[in-house]
Amino acid sequence: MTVSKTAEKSSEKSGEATKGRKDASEPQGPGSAEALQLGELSEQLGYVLKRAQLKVFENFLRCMASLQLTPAQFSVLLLVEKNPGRNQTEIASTLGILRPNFVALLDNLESRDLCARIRSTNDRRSHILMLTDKGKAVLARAKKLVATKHEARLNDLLGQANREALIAMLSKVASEF
Amino acid sequence: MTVSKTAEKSSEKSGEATKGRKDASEPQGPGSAEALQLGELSEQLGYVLKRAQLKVFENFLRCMASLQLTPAQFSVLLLVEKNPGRNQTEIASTLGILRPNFVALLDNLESRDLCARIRSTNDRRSHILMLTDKGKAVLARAKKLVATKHEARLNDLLGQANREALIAMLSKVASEF
DNA sequence: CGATATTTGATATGGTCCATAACAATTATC
DNA sequence: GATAATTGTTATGGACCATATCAAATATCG
Repeated sequence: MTVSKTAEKSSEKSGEATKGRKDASEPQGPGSAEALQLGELSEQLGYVLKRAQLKVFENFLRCMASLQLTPAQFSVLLLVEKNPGRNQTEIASTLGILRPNFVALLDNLESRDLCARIRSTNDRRSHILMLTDKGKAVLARAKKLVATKHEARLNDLLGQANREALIAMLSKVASEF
Repeated sequence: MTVSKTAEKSSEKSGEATKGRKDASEPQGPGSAEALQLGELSEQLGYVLKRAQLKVFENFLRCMASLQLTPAQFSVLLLVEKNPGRNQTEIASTLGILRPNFVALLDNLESRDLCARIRSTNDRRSHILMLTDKGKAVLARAKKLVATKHEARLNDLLGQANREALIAMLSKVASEF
């Protein structure tokens, strides 16, 4: 039984019916707002990808509310920790962030004393990036929060094996699509 | 965040060494300006989700270049075709689009004669949405392009079974995460 | 009935993210 | 040493998202 695929083409305007008729021949929910049919949409890769991404980011922000870290900020801290001594261009481009847009992001992290810009002695044009002690501490706490409150949720939802399979497939899509 | 589609420029920086890097042992690409270590980033759900989504959207736009349809526009056409006679609020909210932002989107589709707003006789506040003949034709061509040039690419990359598993997991994440 | 509240489409507006151009300082190249 | 390229930065515009607000139409309720 397909919910309410009533109207075909011009089902609405033909009748002279003034009003008052609402075609009540469907098992409806409570308020009866008649849910729409998603149809092929629910099979569209881009559609489901985008919605999943929004949900995940939303959850990430909630998990990190106490640390006030966005996904982008978290990724910068992770990358700088793993690659200390790199300059802004290197970190930004690895994350797919354009250099101009990376400035404000770094300004934020630096103003919170999580990350430091250090003039390179080799090339005085560039700024070497490093985590401050506070930055390292915050990142450690962030990792713990992400692992226990965020990524763990995926296990609860999909199971360990499926979680890994999902990440692997997404990585493949991200790099080879 | 993180991620944009700008290609890496891989500034040739022929190794030499202004300073000792501890790059341990990683298979590097050719030019290799010392690729950074992604580390835990490549395991982060949000990170890989976002990158995959950008790649997929980018590919979608390329596939639809001849029809000039964005993912959002395509989803509107699909939903209106499947649910003719619904009003703007119903279509927009189903897609997670806020009513104010839906107006310009519809203005565009209507100006291209793909979709029509029709004043409802039952409720003269609302606009009933329907596809025009041209809209139906364009959508049919769009579906074909998406199937052959876009979704098919997933099969080539993951295989039929994995493709379906990926979509299913993403749907689950989108609705239950 | 009529006063009030609600809904619908629309406008205006602000925020965030993304992309390009341009600039000063520094370095590389020839 | 003149010119080109790179680095961080600013300025700016576009796309997308969110809120407040409005007029018209409808619903609700005394």
